[in-house]
Amino acid sequence: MAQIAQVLVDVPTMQTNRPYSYQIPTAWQSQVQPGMRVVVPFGRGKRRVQGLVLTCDDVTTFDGDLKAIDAVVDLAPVLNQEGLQLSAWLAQTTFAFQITCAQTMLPAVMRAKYEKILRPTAQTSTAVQTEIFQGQLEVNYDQLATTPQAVSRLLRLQAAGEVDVYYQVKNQARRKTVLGIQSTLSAADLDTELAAVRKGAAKQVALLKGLQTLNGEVITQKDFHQRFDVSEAVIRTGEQKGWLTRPAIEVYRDPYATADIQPTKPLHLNDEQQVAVDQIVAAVDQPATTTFLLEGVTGSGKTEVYLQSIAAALAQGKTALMLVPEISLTPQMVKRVKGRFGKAVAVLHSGLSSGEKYDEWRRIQRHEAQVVVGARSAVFAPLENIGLIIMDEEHESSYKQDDAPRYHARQVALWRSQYHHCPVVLGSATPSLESRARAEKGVYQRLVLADRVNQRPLPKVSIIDMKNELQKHAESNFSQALLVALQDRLDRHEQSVLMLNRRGYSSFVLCRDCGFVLKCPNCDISLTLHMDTHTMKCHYCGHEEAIPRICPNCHSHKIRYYGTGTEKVEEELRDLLPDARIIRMDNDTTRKKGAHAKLLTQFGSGEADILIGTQMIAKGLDFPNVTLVGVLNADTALGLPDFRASERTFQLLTQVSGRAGRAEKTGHVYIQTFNPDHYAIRFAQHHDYEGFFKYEMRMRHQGGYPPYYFTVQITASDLDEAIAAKRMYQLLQWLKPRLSSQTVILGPTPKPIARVNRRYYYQIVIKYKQEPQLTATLSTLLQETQAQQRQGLQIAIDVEPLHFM
DNA sequence: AGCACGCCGACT
DNA sequence: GTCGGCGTGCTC
Repeated sequence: MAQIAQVLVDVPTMQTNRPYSYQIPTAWQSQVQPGMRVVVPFGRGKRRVQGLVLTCDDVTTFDGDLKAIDAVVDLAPVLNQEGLQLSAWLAQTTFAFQITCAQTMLPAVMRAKYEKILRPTAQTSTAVQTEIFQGQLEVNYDQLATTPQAVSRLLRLQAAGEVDVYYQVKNQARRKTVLGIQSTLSAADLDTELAAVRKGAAKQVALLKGLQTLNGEVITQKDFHQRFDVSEAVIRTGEQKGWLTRPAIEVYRDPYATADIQPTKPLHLNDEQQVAVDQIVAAVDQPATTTFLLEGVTGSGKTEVYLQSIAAALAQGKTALMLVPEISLTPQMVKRVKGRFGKAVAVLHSGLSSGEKYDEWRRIQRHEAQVVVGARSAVFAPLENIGLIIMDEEHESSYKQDDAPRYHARQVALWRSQYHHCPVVLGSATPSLESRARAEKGVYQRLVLADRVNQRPLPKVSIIDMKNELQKHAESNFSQALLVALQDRLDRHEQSVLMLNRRGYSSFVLCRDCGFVLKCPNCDISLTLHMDTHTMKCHYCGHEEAIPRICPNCHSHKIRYYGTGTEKVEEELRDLLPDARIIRMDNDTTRKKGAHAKLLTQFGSGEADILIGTQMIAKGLDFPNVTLVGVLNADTALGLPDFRASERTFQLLTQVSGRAGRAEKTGHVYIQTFNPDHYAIRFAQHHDYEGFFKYEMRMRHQGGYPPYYFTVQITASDLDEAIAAKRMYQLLQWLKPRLSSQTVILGPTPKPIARVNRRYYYQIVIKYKQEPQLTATLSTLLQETQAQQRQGLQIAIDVEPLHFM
């Protein structure tokens, strides 16, 4: 019987990033298991924290008095062996604390909430009773300790034994229950009672007959009411008579309970799709793990390949995981999967409430769901016996998490596929260079869907040189050609989609007299004008202030709004095409929950002629009546100091082009740009992924960038710019002798946006091909910069960062 | 993180 | 003399 547990405590710091040994109280020795959450005392005071049991055994290397586990939170482990191993691997590869990794893998409600509470003791004087407790049995510490004086007073009272501190560790996870109905009568008793009921008591008869029908089964009161038409009052009478009990029945919060989901049948596959499905399915029960790269243009039927492969995995008694970018996890998408697999599907995405996420998670853990569809973090879904992992739109940068643990869902998917010996399918119309290059080398197996399912030609793409436009016409967001095309669609009652590349293209205010630009007081960037709230906002720290009427610098009245946000584009378009009905979709109009879906439904049902939006409209939407797609500014991303700028531009343009003409009508795409000859734009015009891949690989080779090199980014930030810079140079000196001579170190450089939230950022990028000691070196680095973290210097390591600014 | 311990300056 | 300021080290 295990007496000692190795516990990971919920204290995310470098020093506590290791297991601590705790005594398991005798009464719980058969109960406590690895993967369960516990409450343990930690530290010299009375602090109590949540912990995660890693192992249970009889020995410890710690030679001191062990403390005992205070409480066991779970009845069953929340992480199984796979989960525990995965959290350890994740911590190691992303340089994050293991407890942080474990928390990331679990539903947010499982994170403990802490409360510090004061209670009176036997020695508490009446003065303190009235002053502090005011008749209460306990009071919240934080509510009293608002000033330094109050804190020291409480500290003294505690030392004098007048008050007792107590740490409450709260589990936020709540199950939802409803009242149920359970008969307490045997079949014979029921007959007796039925015979005894007074004549004319029709409802009581109905109740008893209902209980008879149940035959001992428990159902919810609501269902009972619906099936037997017996009101709650009658049921309560029955309860008083001792005929039944009303136990609390656990129910799942189902986000799609009210959705109208029609069953869908597998579609007929074309030859290419059939080949893909056959290859994937053949790999499901192979002991070796195969990673497929499924390349298919928009409309080539990738989703059907996924669904039929999943069906085959389920038929073998296995489970399946399907990852989708957050933005394409639309209700239509969910309906399609649920329509095929029904109740076996669990959905996980950020739009769910924390309770809904918790319930979906438990359905998966209890093997009630065998198919999981979800965004990035769904890659941690507690599925067992996985037969297939699918990652759609594998090039999407939203698969990488921006803060700790900085993991890429693709890496996690590959790790889990090794664990389960199952295949992974990476699907995309425009695979990331990394994945496509691996397919080239034979690491991944390439599957290609070159034909569109209905043999429809890809849309014609026209490139409009905005340099010429500017010379011919006054400054406008719309070229003549695009306007003519828009008017033409209006006349034909067809719809258009206009995309504005948002990055670096928002409205700001500028003084025409002195050139002053209103900037954020905390960050290094100009404030953005928001007409909806009539304020200036900082997109990085959330700072907000009033729109200036006069220039704060020279007091001139000639302060004007510049730049082009979606709002301004909409305004201009309303001027140019007054008859057009326009829907705008951007961060402002979609902030409210469900607003995104609502706007899309409106557009889909023909309530508008033109949809204007940012990148978010490029993905996943499929409206048959859209025959025109316009990209207003194709090249704003191209100017960014990031080697992936071309790749992103190409992917975005290809993706948005796919929105045109998906049904009976062929589409036309207009791309407005100041760089009409840029290769990313030219290859996108001809829908030529292969051409782009080859060209871009040459560029990456010349520049020494991924996939030819691996990269690691180290960022340091401090409130004091000089300290951040100085530490970075010290770090560089420390690092240099520890890396091989082929490895390139870029920087330190201030980040392009050097100051965010009053902190100054500096970065180093390491580019390497072979560096076996790198992980160990970086771990040491983190360990050694510990003391400085205390002084306010923050150091972050990002392995294979997606953004270099 | 959060707490105790310890070492210094300005007060009842 | 002591209260309380913060720097330092530790948490099974």
